[in-house]
Amino acid sequence: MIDPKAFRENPDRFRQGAAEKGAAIDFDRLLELDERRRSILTEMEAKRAEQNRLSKEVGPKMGQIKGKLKTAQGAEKAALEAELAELERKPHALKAHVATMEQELATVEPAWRDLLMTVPQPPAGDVPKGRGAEDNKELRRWSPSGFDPAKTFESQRGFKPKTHLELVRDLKLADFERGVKMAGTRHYVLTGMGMRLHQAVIRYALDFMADKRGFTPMSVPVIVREECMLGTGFFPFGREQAYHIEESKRGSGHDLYLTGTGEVGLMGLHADEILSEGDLPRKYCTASTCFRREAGASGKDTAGLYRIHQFDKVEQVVVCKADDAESRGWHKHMMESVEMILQSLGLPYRLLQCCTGDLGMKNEDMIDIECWMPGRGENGADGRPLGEWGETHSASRLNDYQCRRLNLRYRDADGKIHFAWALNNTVIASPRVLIPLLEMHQQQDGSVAIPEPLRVHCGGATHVR
RNA sequence: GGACAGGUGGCCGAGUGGCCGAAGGCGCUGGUUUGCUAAACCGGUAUACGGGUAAAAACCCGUAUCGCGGGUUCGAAUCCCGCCCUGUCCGCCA
Repeated sequence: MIDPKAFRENPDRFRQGAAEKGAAIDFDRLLELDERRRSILTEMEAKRAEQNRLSKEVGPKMGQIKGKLKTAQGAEKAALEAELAELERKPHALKAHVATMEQELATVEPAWRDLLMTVPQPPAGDVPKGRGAEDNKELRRWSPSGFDPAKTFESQRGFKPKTHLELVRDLKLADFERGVKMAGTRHYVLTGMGMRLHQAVIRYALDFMADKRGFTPMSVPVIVREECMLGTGFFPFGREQAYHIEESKRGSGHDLYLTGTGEVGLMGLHADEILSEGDLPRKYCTASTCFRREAGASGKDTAGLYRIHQFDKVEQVVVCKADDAESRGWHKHMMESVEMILQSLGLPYRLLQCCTGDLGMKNEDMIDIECWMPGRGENGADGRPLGEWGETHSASRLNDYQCRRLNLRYRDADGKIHFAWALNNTVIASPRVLIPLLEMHQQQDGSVAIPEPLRVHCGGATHVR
């Protein structure tokens, strides 16, 4: 959520931000609702004040009269009743007036809030302008020595690479047929070494963050209330992406939602809290199962382990002070962790600065990390894929957008309260990362070499055969 | 799932219709006293929104908030209704 005061003072900043993100928001209506809401509030509060004052002034007297009325008779009773009616006249009128204002507010306030919730976080000033993914800018790339994605796999390794689909089939790492039998399209079963590799990358990444990067590992709920989804900014726009558990239809409890990322649980931790500045930054990581309906993606990446409904991910978040330089510093730090992990796994990758049109609602800055996947992309003359970059990570800076929605604040050294700033970044997502892992490390004999850091989690095996 | 008991500030806890944004205590914090520390004493100590108000700070005024929502009332932490949540015991259970 954006700051309503900042919006009031400088609506153009948000108009421009929304335009750059390609979001159509009715800002005129928002301004109008804001104005209307404030005038109702002002008037209503004035009436309430008078009501409170009157109540204090004449209230006790009315109480007395009512007491006397119980025993009064005849003329005395009539006089008391008249006096009471006179005393009640003003409060009654006020009450009716306040009730009217309350009714008006009850229609204006939710409309105002709903619309406000849809205004996107404006992109940071240095984010390149663009319409969509095609306008993202490559920042840099890395490859292990002896491999260059610009050249063919075959020219460097001496054989044509299999796709991950072929590798998991030949090495019996996944069983798509049975996954689909049990749960439908985009479901899978990891089998044998497939499961071990999957667990290995997750465990390696979580340990790395905890041991080498000072992030506190957490286990957080993946089944959460709607407030968590709204607070983290995945709702209202992402409703169709989340699995919905309609507990309310069973007569009790709230509805619940399956989270699409551990970010929801990690950021929800401190919702509605006021941390002290000394508690910041909070650096958390989690390994969690992620659930995505992938609505609107039908026909895209239908085969294999790329786009699936359920996967596991190690996610990192930082909650820090409201400071641009600090936010940028953590952004770099988090991406550095990812680069260290990818390099240790020998996976070529590149960093893409996302343009304004590709940022999404809640980010002011986002960098995607893509790994080279030799089995993806267009087919060459031999009918085999030429290889392609595939997104495996994404690193976002959210300014105060998320913490404002979550009501996550901190008290600074002067006792002033601020909304904290948040960042999040994939550490590793599997099985998607197994695609580059298997495809890059495949050997001519059909086996796959296991990168050294994963071997300890694979029973010491050096190869998948 | 069944039966009870509860939900009040950072924490504990009092409060059965107006004097209650809320006693008392703890914690935190400023000060006084004091070789140092401890103790004692005095003071301060919620948040949001709106307004004064103009760029900000400070301050002032108002309103709201005692789990959430609604109701009764001139007036609700307090009475009524619905919901949510927590605890305990029983049942079930990885």
